[in-house]
Amino acid sequence: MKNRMTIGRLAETAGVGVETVRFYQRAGLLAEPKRPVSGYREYGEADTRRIHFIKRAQTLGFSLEDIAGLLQLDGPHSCSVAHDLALEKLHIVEDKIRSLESIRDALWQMVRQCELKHRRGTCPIIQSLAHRDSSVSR
Amino acid sequence: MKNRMTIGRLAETAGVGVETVRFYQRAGLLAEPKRPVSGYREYGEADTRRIHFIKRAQTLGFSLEDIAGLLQLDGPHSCSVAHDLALEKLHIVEDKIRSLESIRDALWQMVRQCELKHRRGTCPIIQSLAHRDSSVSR
DNA sequence: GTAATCTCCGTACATAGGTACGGAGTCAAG
DNA sequence: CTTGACTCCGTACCTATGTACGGAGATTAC
Repeated sequence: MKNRMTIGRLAETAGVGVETVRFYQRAGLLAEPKRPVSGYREYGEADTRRIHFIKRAQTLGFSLEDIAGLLQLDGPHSCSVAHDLALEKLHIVEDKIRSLESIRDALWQMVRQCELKHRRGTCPIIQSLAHRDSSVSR
Repeated sequence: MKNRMTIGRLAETAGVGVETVRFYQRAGLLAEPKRPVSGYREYGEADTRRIHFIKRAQTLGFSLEDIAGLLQLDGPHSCSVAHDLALEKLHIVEDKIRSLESIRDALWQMVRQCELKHRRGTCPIIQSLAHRDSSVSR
């Protein structure tokens, strides 16, 4: 039993769209599959697993380009390359968290000021965005 | 002395590109300016200030659409509208921080495992991405 | 007057990751 | 055989926020 699938079955099994499968092939993430006389692509379980790999890596913030690199790793230096990439992503994520925390703090201060002062007829949020030397600046 | 500026001077003063100014006008964020016989747009200091408002709001995560709404606020209900929008952005940012923290944790665990185990010839990062029931799953 | 720079406008392009479409061919079930 | 579903492929489209281009007109400085 060969378990060969056409593209629709693969897409359904892997939880993506047909167009996504074609897109991944064009992008080099999936190999050009074997094709019978019909011209229909023929996939196996390894392709399902490969798409799952892609999707898992995406949830961790790896771009498709990153993922293409990870998928190519196979050799004695694989782990150090993957390690370095993951470390780089880790730093990017940490930077992004810090940036968002700064934004969160500024927004929080704006919201609080609005709640304290909104009786005065001037909006502290609009004021702080309108002027450079606002009390919100840190 | 009128202090009128053509588009290049406005762009330079406001710290954006000429194309950006034209884009903001098309997007409705800047008003159609007065034009002499030359057909050249004529700007004043208020336009500089308006662009600064836009840029400040952008750094806080407001989209151009959000900002267009903020720029229109002028009236007794302005502050509550701005407050609600800022509160909404605050929640979005907090959600995003939590999501990134989860990603950070997963990446950190991967990196650590790689550093502990990379002598064995199999890469824990690749392994964890390749299989559903990995030790990295939380 | 000349040359360089600026401006205009409509259109196209970039990014990353998809998604949709239309015409034609293939497959499977009744 | 017919019909409906699936597939193919090349092209176009979406999102949000810009950026670039090319031909033509206007301005500025020497």
